[in-house]
Amino acid sequence: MTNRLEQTKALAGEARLAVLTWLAEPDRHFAHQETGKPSEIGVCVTLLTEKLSMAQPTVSRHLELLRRAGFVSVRKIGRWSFFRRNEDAIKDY
Amino acid sequence: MTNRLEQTKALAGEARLAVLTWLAEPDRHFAHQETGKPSEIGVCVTLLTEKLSMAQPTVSRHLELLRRAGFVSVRKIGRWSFFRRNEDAIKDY
DNA sequence: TTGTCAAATAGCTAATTAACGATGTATTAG
DNA sequence: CTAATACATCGTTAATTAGCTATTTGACAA
Repeated sequence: MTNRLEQTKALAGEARLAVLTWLAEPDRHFAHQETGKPSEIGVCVTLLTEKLSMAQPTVSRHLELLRRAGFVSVRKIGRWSFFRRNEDAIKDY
Repeated sequence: MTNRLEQTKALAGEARLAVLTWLAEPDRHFAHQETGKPSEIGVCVTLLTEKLSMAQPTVSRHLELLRRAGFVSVRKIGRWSFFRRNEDAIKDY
């Protein structure tokens, strides 16, 4: 599968689209993150799971697809994984 | 389903992507159409079916998805249906 | 009318994708 | 060391999508 097609498929889902939308204004949507400011370190999986009202493994899978498509990147701090948009990849797409 | 999501899903398939790509240069890819010049009247389902190497109903279904997404338009002449890109919708997307 | 061709629709099966719960791994807290 | 937390992976099931054949519809042509 071509990379562009993989990216398009990643965008062809309501949940993943919502995640990307929320991550565009992370402080607005995840103001209550305790470990750090969302716009600085990203948003952890637990908060995304709550907001999506889905099981945690399901969310983890969606995030993996977005990551493989290049639209988000992960930074691991301690036991948390913080996700943020990769603006370059999104813009390029 | 939001319209943007429907459009994205329409683009998330190899066959439909190929159709849109071919229809960007219809004369180049369908030079042998007898009824009329592809760039002027569009490309008929039969030629798209051949090029995709798929069954005709399958192609018809793909074209319907592209049409519902707004990416192509149809003009019916006699018993033929000629498909062409809707550049406005594609550009807007 | 009858036949034929182009395309669309219907109905079915196979493949892909999305969801879940259970479990595994790594890290921190006590 | 043990327990708890955060997340990922695995295995299964449900839902969606993609493909096919058979059939129907619509438009000419004889």
